[in-house]
Amino acid sequence: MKTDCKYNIDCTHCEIRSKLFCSKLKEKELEQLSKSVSQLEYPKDTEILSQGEDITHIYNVVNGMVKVYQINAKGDEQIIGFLYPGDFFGSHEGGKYDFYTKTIVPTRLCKIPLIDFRKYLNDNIPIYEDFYDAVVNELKLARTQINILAKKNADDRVLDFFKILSNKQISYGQPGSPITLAMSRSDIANYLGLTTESVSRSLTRLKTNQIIKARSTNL
Amino acid sequence: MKTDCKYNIDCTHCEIRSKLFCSKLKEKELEQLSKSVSQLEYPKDTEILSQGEDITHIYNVVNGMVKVYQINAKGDEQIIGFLYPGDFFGSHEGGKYDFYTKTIVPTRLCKIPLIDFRKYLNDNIPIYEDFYDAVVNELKLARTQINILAKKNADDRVLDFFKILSNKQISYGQPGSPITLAMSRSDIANYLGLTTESVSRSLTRLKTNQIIKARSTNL
DNA sequence: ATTTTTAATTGACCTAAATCAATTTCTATT
DNA sequence: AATAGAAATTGATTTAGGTCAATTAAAAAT
Repeated sequence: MKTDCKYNIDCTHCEIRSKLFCSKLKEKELEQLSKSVSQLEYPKDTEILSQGEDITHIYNVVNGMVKVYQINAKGDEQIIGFLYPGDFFGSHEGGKYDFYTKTIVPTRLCKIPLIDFRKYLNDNIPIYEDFYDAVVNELKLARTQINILAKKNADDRVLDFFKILSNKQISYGQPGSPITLAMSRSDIANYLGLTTESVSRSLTRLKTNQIIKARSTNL
Repeated sequence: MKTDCKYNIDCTHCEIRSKLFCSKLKEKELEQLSKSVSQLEYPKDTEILSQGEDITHIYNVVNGMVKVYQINAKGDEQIIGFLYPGDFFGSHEGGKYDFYTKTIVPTRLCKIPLIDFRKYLNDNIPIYEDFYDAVVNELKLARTQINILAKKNADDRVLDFFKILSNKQISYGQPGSPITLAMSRSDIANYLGLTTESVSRSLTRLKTNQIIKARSTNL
């Protein structure tokens, strides 16, 4: 397995800058930020941070994909979201992270020390509002998942999940279809409160009923 | 059905002041706030606000209970929370409410016009942070519900729900047990992604297995 | 207090998803 | 390219929860 690669990055040339709070910074601030920011290349299945750890960094997804999950009382993983390029994580939980994050494909992350980050937060109301909006957005996503999980039908859950992914792709500037399923069947199943087998059966059902169409072999 | 009763209230004597953001205000500000605030007594099953409406007021639950729900694409109600005294609702969704709220028992609410409220928000960082924390807390509750809904066992869902209610009671300054189930079986079922029948069966199962004990006839 | 209405429970049955097991397909590694 | 390992699909069976119907209990209303 390939080891992590660290890059020192000039934020002014960042490929996802427009999607991030960094876009709210002035040119000078951005240059300043560049000094404390590093970009890292993580292989698939790398745990980035753990629930209960002290918050030390804010992370931006530059490319790839990250899953966010919690471990419930029974010790089982519960996925609460998938992060796309332009999404960030690590903020807003007073002192400690309250979830785990893990890459599900090779992923490049931009890593900002919290201490440096706070400087921009304090004297920059628009950024503060950005983060506030981000939490509100997370709340909306969580409630979307609640609406999905409360459904009693597997096919409905899968279709709703596809709608989410489609919207995510659009907000990342990609076409809404076809959907790329970067995550494994078991991650999908976990997110939807189903088993892998049920997801698999649902997919074949949806395909044979012409409700969805598979581009490649893997959907 | 009894009509709404409006009261003009002196905030300085509010029974739940200590649980609310109002506690962050100075005595003078509180007196000022009193002028724009009104408390209203709502009968059971009164819709307080609707998804999509312009945000005009912030509401605090003084006593009673309120359910928060959304209507999904299929037109079905999905409950996403129950509000206890000291909880508030109406903030943080840029311009429009994105859920419905309805009283489930006779409920007294404190109603603050958004326009007056904003005054205190702007020059009062601690209150701003209070609201930020409130959203983060809502997010945590939403994720708790996700963890519950992803469970495949009805009894586990019901027990987890009781734990939430127990904690809510504690944070309201009441004992964690016994739990008062103010909401109907169908509201519980909806919140847990089950049918009323399943909730009912789960309750009798938990009772006969001595896992829970019913105080009154209605748990 | 009595009746009417509504909510909750219980019963019988069915169905969709879970479980367990066997293939098949895909991916990684040599 | 061939092989080993992992992931996904399919099959057979079980089961928990849904559905529909009946009963009982609890609130409202008269």
